[in-house]
Amino acid sequence: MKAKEIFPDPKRIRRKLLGWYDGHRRRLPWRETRDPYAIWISEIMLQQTQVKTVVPYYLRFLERFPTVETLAHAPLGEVLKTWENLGYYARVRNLHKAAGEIAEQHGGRIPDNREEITRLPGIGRYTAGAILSIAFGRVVPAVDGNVRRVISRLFEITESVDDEETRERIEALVQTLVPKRDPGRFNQALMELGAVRCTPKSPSCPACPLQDDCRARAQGLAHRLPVRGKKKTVPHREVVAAVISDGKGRILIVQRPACGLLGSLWKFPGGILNPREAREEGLKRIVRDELGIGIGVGSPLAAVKHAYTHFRITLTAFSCTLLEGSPAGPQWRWAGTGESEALPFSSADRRIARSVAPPLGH
DNA sequence: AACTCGGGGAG
DNA sequence: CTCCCAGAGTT
Repeated sequence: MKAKEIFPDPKRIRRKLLGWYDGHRRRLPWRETRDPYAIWISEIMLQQTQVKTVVPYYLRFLERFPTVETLAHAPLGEVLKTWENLGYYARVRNLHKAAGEIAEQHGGRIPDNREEITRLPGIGRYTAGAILSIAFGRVVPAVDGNVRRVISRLFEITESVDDEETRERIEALVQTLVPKRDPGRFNQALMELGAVRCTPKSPSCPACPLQDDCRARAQGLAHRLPVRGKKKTVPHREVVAAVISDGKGRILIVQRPACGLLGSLWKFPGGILNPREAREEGLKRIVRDELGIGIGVGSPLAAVKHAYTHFRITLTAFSCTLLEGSPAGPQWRWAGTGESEALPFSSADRRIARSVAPPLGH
């Protein structure tokens, strides 16, 4: 156990960081409220997602679901639609489930202590710390990727920040820095510094309020920290989709299973080809397995490339005809253009849909 | 400890 | 292209 790890003086760090934050912080909608519900929504959306991306989703979501009760009682499909294209859809399924638990078990109020708030689905160590400090003034750290980067540079931590041991050390360091007065402001200031000054590739050290306290800067190592673990190479998958028309301007769509990749979103029939499998034959096989129907596969309509977190796909859509049987199995429907616009699709599937039937006004 | 889970911004 | 983003849940 190290006796004292503090090299830069905590008071000095707090004073400089908070002074900078008050003068330079971005005006963000969730910084204009003290409503724990609104802060909760923002923190879930901000998981692995940049501020600029979140802002319009946040505003739309709070307009549509302004309270725990409105969210708890809304159909999941509507909540999913407001989340469309934001990604990591387990977040919104957990959000909806947690809203139900808060309404039922906590009288509609977000819990203000770590034990209860961490039990809610979707709230882990970081998000609990963020909500507790920002909405309730609890003196706890909120360590996200920005904070890990700032701290690893400030203290010149050369062990991988992907190691659990390093993460615990960083959280312990932040714990010693969080002030009793307005801890949420301090946590946000640390994240803000990482977002706009202490950036991953080319940090703006000359404009950093902590430049004189930063060990990595003193060693000329700022741009080389933090050290990250090795990344795996991502495989590529060939995906095929069937655009089956009913001859009346409607197209067959199906809903994905509630769990797993893009859970509960809608898609076109189809899926992943086996290695070296011909696309047309593979599509017939997959659609028969999926819906129990026989189809004829015509010409390719569109092909889109898309990157997920740990694999890439090439998605090719074919014009198809229903030859035999009627769909059975998962949730499915014949959908007109307006109807599919109102249902949640993934980014890649939406591109296919728009190439088949461009929305009005475009 | 290693995987799974999206989409987009920035360089 | 690559890397990373106000991470959490599962195995």
